[in-house]
Amino acid sequence: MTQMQSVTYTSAKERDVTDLVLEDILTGVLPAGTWLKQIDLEKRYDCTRPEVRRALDRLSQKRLVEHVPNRGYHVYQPEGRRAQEISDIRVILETAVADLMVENATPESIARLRQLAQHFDRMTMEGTVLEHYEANLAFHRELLLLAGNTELVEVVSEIRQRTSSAPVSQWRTRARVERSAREHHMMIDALEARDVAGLKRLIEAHIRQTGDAAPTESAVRQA
Amino acid sequence: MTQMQSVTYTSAKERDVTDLVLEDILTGVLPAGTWLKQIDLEKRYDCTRPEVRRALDRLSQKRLVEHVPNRGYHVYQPEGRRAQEISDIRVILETAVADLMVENATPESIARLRQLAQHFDRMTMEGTVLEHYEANLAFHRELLLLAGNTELVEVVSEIRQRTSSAPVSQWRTRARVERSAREHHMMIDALEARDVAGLKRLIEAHIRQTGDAAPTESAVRQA
DNA sequence: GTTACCAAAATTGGCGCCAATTTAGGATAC
DNA sequence: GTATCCTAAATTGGCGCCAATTTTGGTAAC
Repeated sequence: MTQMQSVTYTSAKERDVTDLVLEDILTGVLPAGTWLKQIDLEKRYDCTRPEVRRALDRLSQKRLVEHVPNRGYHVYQPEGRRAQEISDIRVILETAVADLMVENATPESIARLRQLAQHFDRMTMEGTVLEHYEANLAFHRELLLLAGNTELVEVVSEIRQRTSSAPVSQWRTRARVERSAREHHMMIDALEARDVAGLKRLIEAHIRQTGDAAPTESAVRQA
Repeated sequence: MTQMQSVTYTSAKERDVTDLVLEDILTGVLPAGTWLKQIDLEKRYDCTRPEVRRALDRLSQKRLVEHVPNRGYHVYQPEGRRAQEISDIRVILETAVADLMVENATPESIARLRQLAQHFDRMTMEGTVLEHYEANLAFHRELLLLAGNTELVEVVSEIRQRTSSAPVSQWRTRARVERSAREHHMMIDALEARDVAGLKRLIEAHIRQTGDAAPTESAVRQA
């Protein structure tokens, strides 16, 4: 039982086509509205027709692309209303467990979060769009994981993907990205200070991307 | 608005195989742990191999069945921990919008809810397991819809399915079903009385299936 | 010049076959 | 009598072909 077979990525292909397409949608390589022709994808990702169709079917189940019978699949255009509703759901879920996150936070987990926040900062400059996006995901996953509900982490990850092209369009300005980075550190500060109310406010402002994340006293004390 | 066109099932086949399998899992025809052999499903639902495989792939994406490479698919066994976590998420989401539901409730929507609650009561006696299950779903959909967030309705529907075999096992006793029915009416009462706190308590007790749904004064007043 | 119709090219989508892997049963050796 | 190995049956899963539908471009008629 040498246990070596699970991580033998041949060269680059190994990964599922679904993830490849998903990444290209999330990073904006395939913008909203694009028609995803099966032949093009076949050549682009060097895979077979059934693989392409499985990927498209999965993505349409996730509501990332829309399927029009006998016409094909195109990248979903998230309208304003739906995006708003998804934000509302995220705010409800992530603020609801703020007290649990504070409760379960340990010095080790806080250190891990600081590391992830710093990794996000680094990727702002040095990383690709995808690496940056994934660094953000990793931070929020770790933060949510503190609530102790692994299923919740999955649900939030799923609904977060539904805003799809949002990351690219929302992060186009450097100012916006830098504020996101600062907010990450402020959230950790609030967590360390056990300031539940402040943490909730920060999470809501971070998701809504509104500026009014007035830091509480305890959060300021940390800085 | 004759509203008749949506129910034109040609004979029985018309609908997607995925839904057929889903129903059989939810109603307990295919119990947790069952291995879903492709040939069997092919014959059972009178469809082709690719259709079966697409259905199985979709259901495994929804985490209703588990896929073991080169072994096949089997109905997922929802362990206690996961079921608990899913309940927690539902409680968070559905109680969080209780105030919105009260705010948006109109005499018409309340009347519609009463009708759906009564339909559930009727299906307890006269309906099949599936009809009963769907009557429950319809009631909760209509109730959640009051919050004005259609995306939320979808998300809750999705995560509700993840408890899969739960409906059958939880509703095996008549006492349990009857209490569910009563709780439906109590929720409408609380809604009509604009008793947000009472509604939240009822929703939580209903989801958790705990007995302590002590009715508030305003809810009692209605009865 | 514009519109309508027809035909050809392209694209989607259904279906079945065959290779690879696994499982079960039987036979043989200990 | 039991355990192990080998063979055969069954099941999964990858792949390609062909029919059905749509789109586009051209032509002809008004």
